[in-house]
Amino acid sequence: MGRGKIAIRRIDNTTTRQVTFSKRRNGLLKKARELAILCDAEVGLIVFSNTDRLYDFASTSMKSVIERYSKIKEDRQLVMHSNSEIQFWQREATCLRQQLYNLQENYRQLMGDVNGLGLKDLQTLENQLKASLQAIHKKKDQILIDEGQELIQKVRIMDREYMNIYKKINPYAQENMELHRKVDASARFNGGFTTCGSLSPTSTDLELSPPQQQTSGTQDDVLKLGLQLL
Amino acid sequence: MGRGKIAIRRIDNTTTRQVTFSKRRNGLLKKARELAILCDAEVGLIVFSNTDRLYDFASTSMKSVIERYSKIKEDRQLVMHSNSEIQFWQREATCLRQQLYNLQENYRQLMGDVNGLGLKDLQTLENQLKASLQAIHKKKDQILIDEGQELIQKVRIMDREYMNIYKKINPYAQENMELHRKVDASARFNGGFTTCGSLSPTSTDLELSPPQQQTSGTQDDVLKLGLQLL
DNA sequence: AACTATTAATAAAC
DNA sequence: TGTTTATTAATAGTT
Repeated sequence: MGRGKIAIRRIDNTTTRQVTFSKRRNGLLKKARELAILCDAEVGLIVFSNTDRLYDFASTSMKSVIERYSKIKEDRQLVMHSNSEIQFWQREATCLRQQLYNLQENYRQLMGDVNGLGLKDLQTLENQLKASLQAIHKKKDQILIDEGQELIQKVRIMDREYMNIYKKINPYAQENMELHRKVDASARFNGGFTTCGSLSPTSTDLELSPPQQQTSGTQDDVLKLGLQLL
Repeated sequence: MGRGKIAIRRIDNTTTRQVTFSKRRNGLLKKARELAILCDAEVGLIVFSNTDRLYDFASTSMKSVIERYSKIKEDRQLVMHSNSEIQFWQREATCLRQQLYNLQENYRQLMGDVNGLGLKDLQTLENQLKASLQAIHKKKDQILIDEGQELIQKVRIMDREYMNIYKKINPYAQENMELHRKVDASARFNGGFTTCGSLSPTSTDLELSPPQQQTSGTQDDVLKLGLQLL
């Protein structure tokens, strides 16, 4: 479409090339616009000249076109994000960094780095630390008490088992007890001169000493036990 | 360029519009390619049809075209960022959030929230807190000592000023001293029976008592002073 | 999708 | 760059 046909290859003559660029560029932009209007299409056209100059057309907005394009291509390679999105993350990072810094400041003070603090701050800090120590002591006591209670439970269970074993391997003890009871009953029937406790089986006539009923200890005892475990 | 001229406005007939879209779209893509080749230009063309179908052409790569475009436009409004860039910031935020969480955990423990801690952890924490308290006490003492020293300095300065004032408003004291010296000298010359200290001016004959040389107090005194100031 | 009359684009020259 | 003009290319409407 000109005075002569030209081959589609790079035009060597610089002037000719620039003239052609100018003409065809305008034609391309015009046709892009026409296509968008005639056919209700979204069109984006970007052209960089030889000399780095930018010419562009977008039927809606280039941002919109590029984002729509990116969305379709995102599964592959090119994902573009808007300015606002990256700004959001940058702000998020800055905010977090600030929080971290502030917390580190307080943390260092609690860890004993008290440089630059005045008397009032030191006093506040001291009160806080003392309160924390109290909380720790309370918690420690609680743990020791709980552990003690658990131990007591275990001892009770073992005690019961011990009693069972004792009964199984010491039928004589049972018999002994029965006999004692009978003797006691007849004695009471015949006059009843006995002393309290004399009828219970003693450990002297048994290989296994009979288990004694365990009672829960005081908290002090439990604490002593726990501290030994520590 | 057809059997008749058409106005550049949306084509109402759907079929006609789609046919025209197909023809003109091909023409546009062809012309975009030709421009890129003939004039050595970087061209990117994106077209979305009415029916959301994508057609595109890029002389180099669409990524390259868009990035070049974004770079030029970044001072204005549209800045596009690559996937990797936003990922970097997201990772940064995640990392900071994690650090913050960990620090908060430790911080809460130092502040006395000891739930879920075992005896060993509690003991470690207690030792730490005690160390911090020691650091606080040391720092407090240091501040009080420093403040005390400063006070002593001030007192010394005031003392000197006081002495100056004393000298100015009590020329009699000077004269008195001179006279005493002369008397002393003649007495010594005449036999020399004097007692030490009897020649110094006494406060009884002066409205202002003569200032005494201040000496720095002990640290205990300083501490007491500081504690009162607290 | 192919045809073709017609318009539009543009190469070369100014 | 802008105009002009001869010529080619694109395409609207038709088949």
